[in-house]
Amino acid sequence: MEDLNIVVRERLEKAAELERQNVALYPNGYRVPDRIKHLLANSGGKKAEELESDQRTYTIAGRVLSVRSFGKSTFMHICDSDARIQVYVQKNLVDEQSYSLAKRLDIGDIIRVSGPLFRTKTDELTLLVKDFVLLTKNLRPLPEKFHGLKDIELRYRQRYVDLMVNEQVKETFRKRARIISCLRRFFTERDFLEVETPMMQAIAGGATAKPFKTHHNALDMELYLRIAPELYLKRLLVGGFERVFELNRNFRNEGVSTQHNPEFTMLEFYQAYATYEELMELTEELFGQLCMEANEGRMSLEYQGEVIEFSAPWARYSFLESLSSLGDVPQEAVESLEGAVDYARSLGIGIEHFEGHGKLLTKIFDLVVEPKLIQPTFIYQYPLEVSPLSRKTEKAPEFVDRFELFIAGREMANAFSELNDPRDQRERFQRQLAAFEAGDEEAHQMDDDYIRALEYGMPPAAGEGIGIDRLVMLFTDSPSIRDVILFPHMRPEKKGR
RNA sequence: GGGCCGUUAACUCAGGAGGUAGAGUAUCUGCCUUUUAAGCAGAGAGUCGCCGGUUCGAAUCCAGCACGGCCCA
Repeated sequence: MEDLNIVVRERLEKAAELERQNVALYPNGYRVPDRIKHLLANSGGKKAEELESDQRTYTIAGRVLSVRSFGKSTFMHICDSDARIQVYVQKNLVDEQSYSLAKRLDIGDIIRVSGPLFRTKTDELTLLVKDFVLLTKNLRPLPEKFHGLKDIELRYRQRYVDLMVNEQVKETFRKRARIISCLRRFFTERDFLEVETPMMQAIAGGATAKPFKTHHNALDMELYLRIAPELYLKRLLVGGFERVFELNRNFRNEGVSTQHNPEFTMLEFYQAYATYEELMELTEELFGQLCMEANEGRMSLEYQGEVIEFSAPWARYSFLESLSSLGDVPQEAVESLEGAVDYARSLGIGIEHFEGHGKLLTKIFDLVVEPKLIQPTFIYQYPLEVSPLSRKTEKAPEFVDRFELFIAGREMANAFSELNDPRDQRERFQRQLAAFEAGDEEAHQMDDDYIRALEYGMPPAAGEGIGIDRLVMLFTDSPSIRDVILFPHMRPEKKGR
């Protein structure tokens, strides 16, 4: 790739010059026994005199982030995986060649340094360099030291640079890792088995969404990237695993926004002999633990200026109740299709001819109720029409035993008692098929093997899905989903920078 | 998909009554042995996103396009 940037050209020339002087630019095999965070933890509290009497030599490596160079001495900050420390090179303490190399180091180089610790005049813990090696030569200038890398497009496209210079970014992704291991621990402790089911599926089922299509050459067949693992996880319940979970990527062929990335991470778990009511309690417990994990043991957090309280029990409203009492939706809209059509129109909601009363009510809900659900709130008993895989409510068969959890005005979880009557399931698929034929591209496809599995008998069970990216946004106070995905989807760049 | 906004040096940003572009950081040169946004002196660095139009003249005005951001659907 051609790059006429003057700094890059100068760096290349400098690199060639160093090589002529037999300085290896990318050497390998140097051991690095110490980590900066351990130095800070063990010696961060020690006074100057204590450090002076302990002349132990430490060896660390990291990227040079800043340089303050004088005629015969140089201060640098270097940064490894988790921390930064100042190092000090003085001309009369290293050999001639090393000092001249030190003077020519660039911000962005990766070096290894060895020596004892001391405190400077300003009392900063500093490594006094007795020996150093250039490990990796940098050829591109790092962003400005004071403002860092601000350009959002560049931050996402060149996340490696973002990670180098914006400390907060590393912290967000460390927190993401902690949240995910907390999830694994939570379910593993409760005897759930972690499994992996197909990401490429001949029938993209388990949710209503448009899938990505791909092609298997050898088998010459169309495949879809999965939109949900649900139907495979329930096949495992049939097979006899009574508690399973999967933590992995789903793919939905939709627009991108601050809330949507085409590939996103989802947790789904299924528990035999449980009901959706039990999962509400489990969910309260889970989010409480996650909040404490992410927020130093506290049960509340601030998200974009709103304080959110996770102590149980959380508010619960039935779906219809929430429309009237939280959304002020008129009674005739709640009770009749005609009323719903009129009301939806008055809100400016687009209506498709294949959409029934239940579907319209969920569209109204999304507009008038969802944004108001700031504190954790369960909404339960959803319309049958929008829930082709959930168990019917026994006393109200137009509804299903399902809940969704909302926090900060967003859907965070979706759960239901599972439909395990294969006859009912076949009928539901057939209704979806009719909707598809009427033009609903997101309608669920028929899955004959799944019906066959149910015919063998799936134990009564409840299952739940939690969108992990949104969860991490919440716990890291991130306004955009792209802040919690290392490499969010972007259109291709025109030309290299 | 619609509306609004942005795109100027490697980075962060000024500028804009239309008259060939500025700062700080970074880079290069010199001085400097406890600095930390080190300092001082000097230098280099830009098809002002792309493509058209208006004009004697466009980074600036107008149209289109690309990429990005925010809001809406």
